[in-house]
Amino acid sequence: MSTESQVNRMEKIVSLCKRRGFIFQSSEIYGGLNGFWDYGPLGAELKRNVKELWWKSMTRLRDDIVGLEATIIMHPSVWKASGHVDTFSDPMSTCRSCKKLVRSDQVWDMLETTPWAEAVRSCAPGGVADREALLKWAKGKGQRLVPNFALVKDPETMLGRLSERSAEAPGSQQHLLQILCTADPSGPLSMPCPHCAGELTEPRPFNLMFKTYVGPAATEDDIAYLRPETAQAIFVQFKNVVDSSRVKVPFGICQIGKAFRNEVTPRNFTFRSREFEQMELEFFIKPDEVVQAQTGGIAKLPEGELPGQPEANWGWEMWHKYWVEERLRWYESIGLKRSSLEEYWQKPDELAHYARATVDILYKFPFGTQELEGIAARSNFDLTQHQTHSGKSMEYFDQEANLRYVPHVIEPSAGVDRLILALLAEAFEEEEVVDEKGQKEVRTVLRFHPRVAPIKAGIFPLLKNKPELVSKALEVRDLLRPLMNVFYDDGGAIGRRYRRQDEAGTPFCITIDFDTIGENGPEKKDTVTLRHRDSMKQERVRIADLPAYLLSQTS
RNA sequence: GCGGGUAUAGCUUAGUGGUAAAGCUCCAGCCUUCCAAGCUGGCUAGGAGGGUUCGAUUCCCUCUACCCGCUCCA
Repeated sequence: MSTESQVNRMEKIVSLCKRRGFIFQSSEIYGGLNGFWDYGPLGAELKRNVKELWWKSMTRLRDDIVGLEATIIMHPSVWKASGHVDTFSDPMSTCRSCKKLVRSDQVWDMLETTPWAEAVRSCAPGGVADREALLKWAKGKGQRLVPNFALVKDPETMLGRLSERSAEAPGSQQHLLQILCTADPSGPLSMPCPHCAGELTEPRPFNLMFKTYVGPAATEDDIAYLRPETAQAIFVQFKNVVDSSRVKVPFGICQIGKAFRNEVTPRNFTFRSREFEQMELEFFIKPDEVVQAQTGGIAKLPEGELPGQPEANWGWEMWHKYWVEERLRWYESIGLKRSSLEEYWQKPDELAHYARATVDILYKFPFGTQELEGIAARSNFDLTQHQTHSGKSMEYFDQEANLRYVPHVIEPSAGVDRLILALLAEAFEEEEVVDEKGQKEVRTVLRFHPRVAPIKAGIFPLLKNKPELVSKALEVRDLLRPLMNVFYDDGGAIGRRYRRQDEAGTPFCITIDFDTIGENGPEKKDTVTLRHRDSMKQERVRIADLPAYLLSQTS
C-alpha cells in the first residue's frame, strides 16, 4: 500500500525525471499516449549503461553465454506455439455493482470457494432450489454478505423468476446462480460477480498482444504480432545458435530488446508500459535424467547454503538457485541494496503451467514492492512446443552422454525500464544541508552507483572570465572525453554547478582553479579539485592521475 | 475497459467571466578564488475539441493524459 509520503516521493521523482531530462511522456505535445514513455538525454545514458553492464556480465565475462538480436515481428506461428495467442486474450467482465474486473473464464472457479456462493448452493442441493431456505438466507445472512445480489434485494420476485426461467435452467447450480443474480427478467442471463454477487457485464476480449499486418494488403491472412516477450526468439533460433557457435549444454543465449503488451492498465509511471524493454537469458541445461546417468547423482544444496560455481552434477534446481544468486549479485553491483530487494518463491499453485519453479526478484518501490525480474525453471516446455508446431527437431546431441535430448531451460527475465525506475527510486534523496549563512536547505541528489551514472564527471573552470582557467578546463575535458561521458559547465557560481550535477547523479566533479594553472607554486600545478557527490568532500588530484582513478571508480 | 481524483511557464503554486501573478529553474551579460551568492536583461503557461456568452483559463459537454483502485505482469 502506498502511503501519502510515498506517493509524494514518487511525484518528486517523476518531476525530477522531467526537469533534468531522464524521462518524458511520449508524444507529449499531442497530449501524451497512455503507456508510452521516452528517455531524455540523461535517461538514455542511464539506460544504455545498464544494458551494457548486463550484456557485459552475461556475455563478455563468461564463456558459456552468447548473444542474439532478433526481430520484433516474427512468424505468427511462434505465438501460437508459445501459447500467447491463447493466453494473451483473456475474456474479461466488469461487475455492474462493485465495478471490479474479473476474468470471465475464472468466474466459476472462483465461485467454488466463495462463501456466499457456497451458502446459496447449500440451499439448492443437486441444483434443486429449496425456496424456503433461500428466502431465509436472503433475508438474513445474505443481507450482510452480498447486498448487491438480486436475490437479496428482492427475494420474492427473484424466487418467482426461478420457475419462469426454469426452461433455461435445467437444474444446475450454475444456472441457478445466474437466474438469481439477473435483475432484468427479459434479458439474457448474467454471471454473478464472485466478489459481491452483482451482475457481470458480457465478457469482452482483452487482447494483450499488439496486432499489425505484414505487407500492404492488410488482410486477415497478413496478421502478425509485435512480440510480447523476447524469450521466444531465443527458442526459435536455438538450433541455429547451436549449429553455428560451438556451444555445449549447459550454455545460454541472451537478448536485450523491445517487447509490447497492450496492458489493461499501464500504471506507476514507467513501471508498466505498453512498449518496454527486456533483458532475457535462456540458459539451457541437461535434463536431470541425463545428469543422473552421467554423474551418478544430482547435487543437493544443503539448507541455507549458496550454490557456488557450476558443477557437472547440477540438476535444474541447483542451476535455478545459481541464477537467482547471480542475478541478485548483479543488482547489487549496479547499486540496488540487498535490503531494497526481495526474493519471492512462487507457490506451487501460482506457477504458470510451464514452470517448475519461479522466483521473483522484487524491488521496494515507493508505490509498493514489485517485480523487477522473474527467474523461471521452464523445463523443456518451450523447445518442445516449437518442435511440435514447426515439425523441426529441437534435440541437442550430447557427445559426452552420447544421446539426444531437448534441453531444459532456466530463464532469468528482467524488465529494463522498471529497473531504471528502481535505480532512480533507490538513488533519489533529499538531504538537508546547512549553507554558509547557517540556513538549512534541501539538496536533491541522485546517488547512482558510478557505474550507471549518466555523467561520470562534471568539469568546471572555477571562473568563467579567466581564459587560463577555461582553456585548462577544456584540456581536461578533452583528456577524459574519449574515456567516459563527462560534462563541461562554466555557467553560474561553482556551488550551483555542483548542485546541478547532484541532481543528475554525477558522482565526481572536477574544478580547475588557480592552483591548477600554477599561480600558487609549482608543486600544485596541474592538480585539480575532485569533489565527491555523496560526501561533498574535496580532494586534490593530479590531472595525470584522473583517467585511471575515474575509470577504476566507474567501471 | 469501469469507478474516483487531477490538468495554469521547465518546476512548484496564485488568481480571474474582461491585459494571467509569483518564486525557483533556464538563457545572455556583468561580477565572482569551491557548494543553488549578487546585479541587469530575457524566453516561456491555463491538455485538446466543441458549446453558452459581446467576451471563457474561469460555466457546460466530449475527448486525451496523469495519479489512486479493480486486473495484469518483465
